Amino acid sequence: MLEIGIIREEKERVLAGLRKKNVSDEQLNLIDKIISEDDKRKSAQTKMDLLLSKTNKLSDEIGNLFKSGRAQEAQALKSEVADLKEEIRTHESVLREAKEMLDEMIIQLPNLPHSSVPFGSKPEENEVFKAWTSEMPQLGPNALPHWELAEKYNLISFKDGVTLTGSGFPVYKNKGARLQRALINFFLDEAIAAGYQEIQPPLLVNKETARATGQLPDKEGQMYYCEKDDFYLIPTAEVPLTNLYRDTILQKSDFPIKLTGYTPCFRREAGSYGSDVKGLNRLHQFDKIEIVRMEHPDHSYNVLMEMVAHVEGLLVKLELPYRILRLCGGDMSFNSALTFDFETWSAAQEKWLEVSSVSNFETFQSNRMKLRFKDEEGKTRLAHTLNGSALALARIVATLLENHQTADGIRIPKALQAYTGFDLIS
RNA sequence: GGAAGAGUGGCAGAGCGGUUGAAUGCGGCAGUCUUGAAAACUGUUUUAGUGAAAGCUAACGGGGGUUCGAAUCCCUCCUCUUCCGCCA
Repeated sequence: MLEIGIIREEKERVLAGLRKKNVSDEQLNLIDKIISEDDKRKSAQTKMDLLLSKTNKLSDEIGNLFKSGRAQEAQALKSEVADLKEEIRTHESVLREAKEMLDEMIIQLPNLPHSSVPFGSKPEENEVFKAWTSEMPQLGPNALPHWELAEKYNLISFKDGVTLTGSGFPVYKNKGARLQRALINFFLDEAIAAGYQEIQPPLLVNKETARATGQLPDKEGQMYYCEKDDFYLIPTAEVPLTNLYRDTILQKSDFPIKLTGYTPCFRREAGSYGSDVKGLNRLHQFDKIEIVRMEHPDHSYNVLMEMVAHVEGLLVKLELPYRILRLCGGDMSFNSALTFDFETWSAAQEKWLEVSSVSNFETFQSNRMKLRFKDEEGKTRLAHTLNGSALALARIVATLLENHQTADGIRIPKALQAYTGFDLIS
């Protein structure tokens, strides 16, 4: 969430940023409401502190009076304290209400976009940061979409998934399963080679964790929820990995913090039925390797580009046609200040599929999470958090199958062969 | 799931109704001494709100209560340890 200090002190910049993100007028109007609510909070706090201070002093006196045996005087003071407490209670409730209101309002505001974010409201207005300039793979006349390839080579059963669970839960089999496992290991090894620390987190998290990375309250309906235990199934490893540093104060020497983890990701995808759900395009459960960074604000944008380069390297090694987009204000996620999306070409569907999203959240998550560090002058400041998929499996599998299909079968890219143990699916 | 015990600062560990935001030790930081280092000694060392600052306020697992006053008493929830049960 946005920092209240910035909302107060740089109101115009905040408004400009929010406009770039195409927020509603209603949300823009929140800014003034927030500032006046915060004034209310401050004045209630000040008044209450003053009264508490008085009460504390009186209590000391009462103690002393009792000790010196002057019980009558003590009794008189007691009634005075009783009055004060009455007053304190009213300020207390004002304060609590103001805090709740503030929280509720601030949480509705998305992050401010970085200055390099293009204006725009639709996906078409995203900037092609790096286009694919090489040849597109030329598929033969009998080229198939990945769901047919999956069936033809007995790699994935969508039907069995429906039997076991429902749509969007595919069952991987044989070389399909082996390919999944190979990709997971490949991506993890690449991340480790790049200096990331491997983490195996829980797949279920509590409310507090889901809130800290911003999944709650705004994405509540997108997560699977275990009511009996009040746990959420993670929609991405970002949630547990980032939360590892919730409520901590880092030393400057702790940077850089580089985490990676493989997890299945669970998404209800409520409201997205109908389009783009064929095959592996959109699933309720898919595998993903995530990279997460906690960084000094001075370096976070360099780190973002470093992460972009890492993800790009993976796609190159998988020999897949890809492009990189810089998302426009309206297409960016709620939390992000700058996002690069990676898309690979689905040769048979003839469209680009998003396989990675790499973002800098600046202090948006760390503010909610209270992730701070001690700067050069010993001052406590919020750290920057970043994350990216490196990489999301299902769509990678889809484009891998489609792009590398030949008359003889599906060719496995060289970099992956050591992991699969075979070089052709036939 | 049942029983008992425990949760205090970076760590260890006192305090169990009043000047204790918290003894003491370790660690960290700064300094004295030293050619340098170690040792020793001195000082310093939580976070948050508010304020220009001094200061004031809050926090001893979370929440609530008793009291003029709570780290200390009561209730409740959570977590950990040990024992029992169940189980990959």
